[in-house]
Amino acid sequence: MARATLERVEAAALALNYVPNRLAGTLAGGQSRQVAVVLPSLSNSVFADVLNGLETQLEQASHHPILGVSNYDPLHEERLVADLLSWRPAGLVIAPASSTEGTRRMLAGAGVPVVEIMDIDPAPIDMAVGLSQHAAGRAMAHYLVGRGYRRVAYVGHDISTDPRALTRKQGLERGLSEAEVTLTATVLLPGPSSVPLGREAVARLLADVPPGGLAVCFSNDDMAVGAMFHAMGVALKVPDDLALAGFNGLAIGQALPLPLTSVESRRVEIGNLAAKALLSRLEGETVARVQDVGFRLIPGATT
Amino acid sequence: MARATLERVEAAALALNYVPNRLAGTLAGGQSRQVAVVLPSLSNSVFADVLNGLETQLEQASHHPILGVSNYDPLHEERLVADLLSWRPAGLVIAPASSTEGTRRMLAGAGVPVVEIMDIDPAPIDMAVGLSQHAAGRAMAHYLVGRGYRRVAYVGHDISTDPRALTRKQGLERGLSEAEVTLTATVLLPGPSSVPLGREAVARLLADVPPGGLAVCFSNDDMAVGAMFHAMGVALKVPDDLALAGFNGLAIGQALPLPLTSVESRRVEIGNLAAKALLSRLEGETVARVQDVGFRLIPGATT
DNA sequence: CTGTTAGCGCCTTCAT
DNA sequence: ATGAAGGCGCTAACAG
Repeated sequence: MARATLERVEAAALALNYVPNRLAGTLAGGQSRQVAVVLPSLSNSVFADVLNGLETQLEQASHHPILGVSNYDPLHEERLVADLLSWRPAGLVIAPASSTEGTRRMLAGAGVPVVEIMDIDPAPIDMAVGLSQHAAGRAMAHYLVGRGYRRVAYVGHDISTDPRALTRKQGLERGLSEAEVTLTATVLLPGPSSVPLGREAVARLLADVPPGGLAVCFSNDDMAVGAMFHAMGVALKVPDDLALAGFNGLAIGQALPLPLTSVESRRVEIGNLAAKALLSRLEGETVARVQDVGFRLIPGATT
Repeated sequence: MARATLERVEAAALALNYVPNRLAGTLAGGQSRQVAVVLPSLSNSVFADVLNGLETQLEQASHHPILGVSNYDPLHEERLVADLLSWRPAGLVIAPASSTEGTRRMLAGAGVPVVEIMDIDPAPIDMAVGLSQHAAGRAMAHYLVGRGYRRVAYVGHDISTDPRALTRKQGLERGLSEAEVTLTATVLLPGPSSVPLGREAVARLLADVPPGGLAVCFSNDDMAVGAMFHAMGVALKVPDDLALAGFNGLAIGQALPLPLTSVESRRVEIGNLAAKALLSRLEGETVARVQDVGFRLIPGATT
């Protein structure tokens, strides 16, 4: 085509708001440029951060996430995976919610790169990006024991559905047992992790268990912040009467007058790396099956 | 087809993990079942909530969001809209970031339902779901004036890029001016709204402006929470020395020992309604051009 | 009601 | 280089 003609076509395209049809393009054999993303929740800011990281990297390569939220329901998750796969995405990123056998089969047979995120303890179907939740829990135990705590309680949101929170708790118990300490008490409340839930849960805990040298580990920082507010309300001294430790290293915990002891989990980085792993793989490059972003214990002023 | 054959086909489909190809289906004339979603940010929990509401409703109708995050950059937003539209979604939901003329043209000419969310003050291109940000700001002014405050300062994140925060501030000033009060001071810090940013911003404010009967309005609750932590740190009494008011009615603000004065913004509901409006429209029903979810002033203990 | 056929808009291959 | 043709996997509109 002549140069002038080309320009006229482009001008016309602009004027008519022409956008190429990627459905057709992809169907005809092109790369999809859509990436399925399955998350267990969006009410926990943890996954909003991960999604943020994912989206940022994907977009750099003109890819876009198609989103599904499973609500920690395995059957829901299975339906989602099937639904999203029907769009023939270039790849799939999933933070699994105790997946069914069917889900695993679909992922294994999807014929596109699959990245499991958040936990690297289980063997990955294809690739995994995250941290060892078990090691993180264990590290917290060692830290608390090292600080001299012998009475440790656990407070969490509904753990039966959140495999990673469960793994962390197991890591914690494992680490404690290595110092011959067992959990003094466990309080689990249904519903997603949140500030008000933590506040309520710690109130219940203290109804049964006296403070005084007690350290409480929470499933998430927002829960621990709720506990901190409760302590302020009833004039309990933190950490002398009651020590508090969270998980995830959220900004809110670190902004407290007493910075919260926690474990930094690098969520945006997980999103970034997961997207990069996927994109590299699409470029034909070889990518490590497991990428450990690590974690860092944040020794705060609450323990 | 015979019943038995049908069953054999279905069994085979299951065994082979067959998933129909929706690209082909849509290209051949079916409804797309993908909805483009353009948000300005994911680091603010406000949009995570909206997305949560959207996803929930869309999924009920087997629709899925394709996500784009503009980072409050109008040109970025324009590219995103073009990109997402190239997937021929069934509709588009956008929380605009001071959109360009080009963006508006594409939206107007997209040929699919478009829902603008969060603010209902500007005239909608197609449909709008949200609240009057101006009225919300004004209501806060009236409330503060009614409580006897005559010295009011404003502290926000970078407002030049966030049209809704700007509109709220204008509403606030308007409301104050109706009582012949003008803003004592304004502190704007770059970067997304966050707890640490609020903490820093209020510290700067107090370097210039003496507390003592001063009320500070924040662009978002997380900023106000940061200010609260600062006040605790320097032993300033809230609300006597320093009164604080946020915006959005986030859980964190309400869980403080002193519940934060704020304006509830019903973000999940906005997501829900936006999705429903879009889906109804796709069903051929008539939908109100503008849906006001309203807001509610939360009189807390910090003012 | 079942079975066939013509595209949807693009990419890829092959011929010119 | 440029152009024509085939087909991606479906849906819809038709014919039987």
